[in-house]
Amino acid sequence: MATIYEVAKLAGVSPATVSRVFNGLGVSEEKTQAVRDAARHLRFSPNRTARSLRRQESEVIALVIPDIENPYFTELARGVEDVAQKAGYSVVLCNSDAQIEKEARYLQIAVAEHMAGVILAAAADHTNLDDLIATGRPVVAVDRGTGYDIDGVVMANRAAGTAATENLVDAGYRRVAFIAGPELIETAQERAQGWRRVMAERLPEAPVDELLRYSSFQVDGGREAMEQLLAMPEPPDAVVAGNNLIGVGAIQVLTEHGLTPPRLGVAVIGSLPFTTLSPSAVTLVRLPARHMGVTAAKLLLERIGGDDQPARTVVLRNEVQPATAVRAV
Amino acid sequence: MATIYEVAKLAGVSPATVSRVFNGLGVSEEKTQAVRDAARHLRFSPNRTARSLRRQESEVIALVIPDIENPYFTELARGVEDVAQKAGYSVVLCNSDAQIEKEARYLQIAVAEHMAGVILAAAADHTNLDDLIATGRPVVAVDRGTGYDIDGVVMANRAAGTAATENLVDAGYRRVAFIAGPELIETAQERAQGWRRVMAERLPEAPVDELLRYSSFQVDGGREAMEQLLAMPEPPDAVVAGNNLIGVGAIQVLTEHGLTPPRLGVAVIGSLPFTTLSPSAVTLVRLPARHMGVTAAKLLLERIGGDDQPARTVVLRNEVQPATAVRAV
DNA sequence: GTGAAAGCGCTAACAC
DNA sequence: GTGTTAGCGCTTTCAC
Repeated sequence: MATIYEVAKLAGVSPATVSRVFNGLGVSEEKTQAVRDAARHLRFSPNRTARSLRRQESEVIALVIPDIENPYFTELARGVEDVAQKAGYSVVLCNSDAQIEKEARYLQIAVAEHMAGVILAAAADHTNLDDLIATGRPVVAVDRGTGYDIDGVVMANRAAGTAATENLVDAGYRRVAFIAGPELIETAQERAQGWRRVMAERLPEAPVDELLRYSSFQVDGGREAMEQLLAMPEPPDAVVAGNNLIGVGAIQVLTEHGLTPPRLGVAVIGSLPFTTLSPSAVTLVRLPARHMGVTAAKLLLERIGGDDQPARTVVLRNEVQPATAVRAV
Repeated sequence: MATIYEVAKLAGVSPATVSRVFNGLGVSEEKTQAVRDAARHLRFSPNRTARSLRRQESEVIALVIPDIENPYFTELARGVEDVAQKAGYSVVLCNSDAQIEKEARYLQIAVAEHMAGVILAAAADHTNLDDLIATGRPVVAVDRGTGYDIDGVVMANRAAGTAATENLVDAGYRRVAFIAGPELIETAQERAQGWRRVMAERLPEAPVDELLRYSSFQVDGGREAMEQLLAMPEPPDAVVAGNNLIGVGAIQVLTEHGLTPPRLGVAVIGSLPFTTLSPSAVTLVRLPARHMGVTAAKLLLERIGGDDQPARTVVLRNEVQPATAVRAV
């Protein structure tokens, strides 16, 4: 690969001038042209590694997510990528697999590679960001908080839990269970709180402690919890799934038991992009994952650009898509 | 961040020795210990940018895929990441969105960042890899060929098309349609060829030209093609979906028309990880996407390690999971 | 507006 | 086994 020196020589200017041309700084018309011609001739493109070393910052953003196979996070990634790309940044997608050790490794790499910033969907409750923040690298939290005073974009989780539950209660269901996700994860807790509030208000006689189940945020977690719920002496007549994959698992089990929604009412917090279900059978509380990515990327780019205002948290509204089918009574 | 010089000073050795310790080269026991202690003290971690500049190679692999939201590709990514991570490499996931321009940009970045190698699921028929290959960077093609003489990992696409179709014919279906995907994409063509062969042998009277539809490799593509097929004067009694998303779209439309499989037979080339369908209703020709990623990453690491043998192409076998439910006659 | 030159942090010759 | 040193390709003062 050609270097700036070769381009300079061919164009009859100094290396500094070549650099200026490629960074849009003040260079005379004619020299600019000469440099561009020479560069094209030599198929020169600036060595980003050298640039990063010198500038102490690379044009790369790290996006750390706990599950690359969950469409929710790939949709988020999609949003981040779209914005980042337009601003000239590339995105390194780091899959922490919900393990804090893997996450820590990636965060360390982000520092060691002088990445411009990090968008983090934390693997667990308390991720240690001391090192990262100490370097001054901007970090934006998405989906989940971090306990640090940094920018964040989150869903209206409590409202989502409330909306999902209310929808089922309005439809006439009386024993509404909730499969929450991991007990230690903030989003799961908050969504469960929304459910709990509606239950307390509208169905005070229901045994909430039995109707609340924790699980993983995976299809299998949803399956297991749903099986347990169906095995209860008095099973629920409806269920709220705490995220998309739990929803998939729960619906799978219901289908296997011949209880396809809306025979048993189902509301899912999240979207089911690849489901083959009739869209009217299930209530969806859609979470704008792509928008979350877009917003987070914008916040991060502002910080990278030197924005210095106090930390902001953006809460994204969700959109309820009610099931229109009613159960046969 | 501390540098190698500060560590050297604190440990009472030269910078070169510090470097050697961190690269596992021959250093005496005691100095090694001194360096490690000093490094820990200063929370030193080597600056990867500087290392990359000096070595002319970074510990980053680019994975370029056409659709980050397709579970097939995230599963592939998962496989790549698992292998890469263990070998100390990070993976930059680049979403080309099936656009050759975006793809070209990412490939250029891969060069400019001195990435160690590229795993490419080509966006379209003929991607230009001249520059990339000229730099000597190893490239492994996945899922689709590139027209270059490089390592590759592909699915047994023709066999997948054959298996899917035979399964439906064996089940008694007589008008088996095929929704192929984009006409210009190799995998779509090959799978269609498999279908065509079975049709010619087993159902020679069927109007194959009407029963073959091209579409995008997206849910919407599957939907549109399925609608068209159902609108035919003599609609098919079964359909093979050329990839997972087409399958989702087709099944959605069928469900909406009250033709849930197996009333109309469905075979999908690919897996449906997030579907809520009963597993017995649809024949799946599973494509080992994760395994493809693992294999590609291993091949790439071998090349990065200096392996110089002629280009290899690995063809991955698929696994048929037949529908067990039969249609009511 | 332009050039000369230092230096980002590391590695790899080379000398001892 | 270990230290000295040059240099990877770029950006950025500092002069002019």
